[in-house]
Amino acid sequence: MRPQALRGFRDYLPEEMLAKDRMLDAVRSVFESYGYPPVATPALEYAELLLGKYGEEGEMLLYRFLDNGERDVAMRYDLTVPLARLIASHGSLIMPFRRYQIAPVWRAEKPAKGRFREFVQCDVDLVGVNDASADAEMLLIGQDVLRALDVEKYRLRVNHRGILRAMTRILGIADGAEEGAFLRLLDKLEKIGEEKFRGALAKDFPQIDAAGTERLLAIVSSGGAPAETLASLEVLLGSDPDGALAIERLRQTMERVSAGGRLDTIVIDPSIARGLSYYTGIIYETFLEALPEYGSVMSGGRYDGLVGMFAGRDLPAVGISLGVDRLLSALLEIGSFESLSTPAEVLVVQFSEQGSADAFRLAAQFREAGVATVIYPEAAKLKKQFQNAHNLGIPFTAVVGESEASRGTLQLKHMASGEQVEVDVAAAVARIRRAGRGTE
RNA sequence: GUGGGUGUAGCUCAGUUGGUUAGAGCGCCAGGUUGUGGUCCUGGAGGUCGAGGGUUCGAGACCCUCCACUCACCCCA
Repeated sequence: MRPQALRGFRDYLPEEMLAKDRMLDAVRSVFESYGYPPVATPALEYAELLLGKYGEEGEMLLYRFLDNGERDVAMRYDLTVPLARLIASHGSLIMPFRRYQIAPVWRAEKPAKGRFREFVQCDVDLVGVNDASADAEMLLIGQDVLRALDVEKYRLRVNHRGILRAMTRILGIADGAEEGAFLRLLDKLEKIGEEKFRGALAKDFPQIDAAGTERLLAIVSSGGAPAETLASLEVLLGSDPDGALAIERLRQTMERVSAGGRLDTIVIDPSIARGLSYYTGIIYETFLEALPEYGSVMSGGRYDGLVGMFAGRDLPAVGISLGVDRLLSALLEIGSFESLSTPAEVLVVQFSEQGSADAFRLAAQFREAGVATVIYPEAAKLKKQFQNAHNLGIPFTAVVGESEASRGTLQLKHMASGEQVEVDVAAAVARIRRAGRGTE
């Protein structure tokens, strides 16, 4: 058999993994800056626990099998349902409960660009409060995460299930399958354009008359600054009680986002629907301006009913989830990510067999000073050792030859400039420190 | 999951109507240069032509099946 990774699964080589880890470090520190602690849950859950949470489509994508004890198990499909289970399993959690979780999830989808069968999600969730402040916190965290990752050009599209409910009610669309079909069509509006949308609408939803169609298009194209969009939605949907509540909630949310962050990346977009069936309130997704075809890189919403399905008491909750693997592959495609193939800052050359003790002593001193150091693993030709530093992109090389050893110094070479100086260890560390890795 | 496209060296790709020993550029390794990488010169290694089967005197090329990648649909992080 040829050695080959499973379809939709992938290896990460050093360059990509260093980049991914740097992203994850940044994400973690933003999450913790909001006071969220980490948790972990198992990769496998009882299948029954995950069934019925993701809609029919999602359910087919579960990796599900019998374990060696004949238990019906499934690999987690997201981190939200396991969170709901965790809350139900542990009674003593302090509410409001905050947590973040960064972990892989598995979906048996057909792989495509930016779409994998195994990918890491970074979830933050706030459980126990149903308030615009909690909703706003998710958007603020999302904005801060993207800023920490130097992602500037993106659009955070925000909607509310209440707006969708008001819309379908006003248009006379029945709950259930018909509503689902309508929301799917609506979600495609931007992609297929208004003309095709009108055609599909007339074909699949004959009960919507001409006036209704115009009204619908007015609703979904009321885009602009959030405050303006909400004002026009008020006119169009305010007569519906769910619509009015949703609009007021989004208004409060936007006030808080405006105060704590920025509104210019946010668009109120009544056409986004979100597939996962557990959402009940605000929903959002994030598109990169340069690569919208990658789909959403960060999404989530409010799911007030999900935790209650396990906990026996209703616990409102809201969360947001970043897909690092998708974001990383998009950023790599844009080329906005400088990649390294080593964490090393300096390569210590082994000058000779006899001098290897000097090299090991120097490497230990560098590491003691906090400098990431590789030592060339044999006393090969100097040319080869310098070449290796060059190929790996290690910024400095250090050599202790016989004459340097006798003087207690070393030759420190800055590879990019070719500049080489004879200095002691402390001065070498200072120079390396000053140069930095250049990518932080 | 459905439909289309593409699979030739580590990478990007040539390879004529089926015809001898499958090529290039880049990269890699070695030497030119026994205390120093990047430029230059010389040499070298590296291919079950995605896999299996079929047609043929002869297949990288044609046919079938499978696998992978990719685009669209679908869905989503």
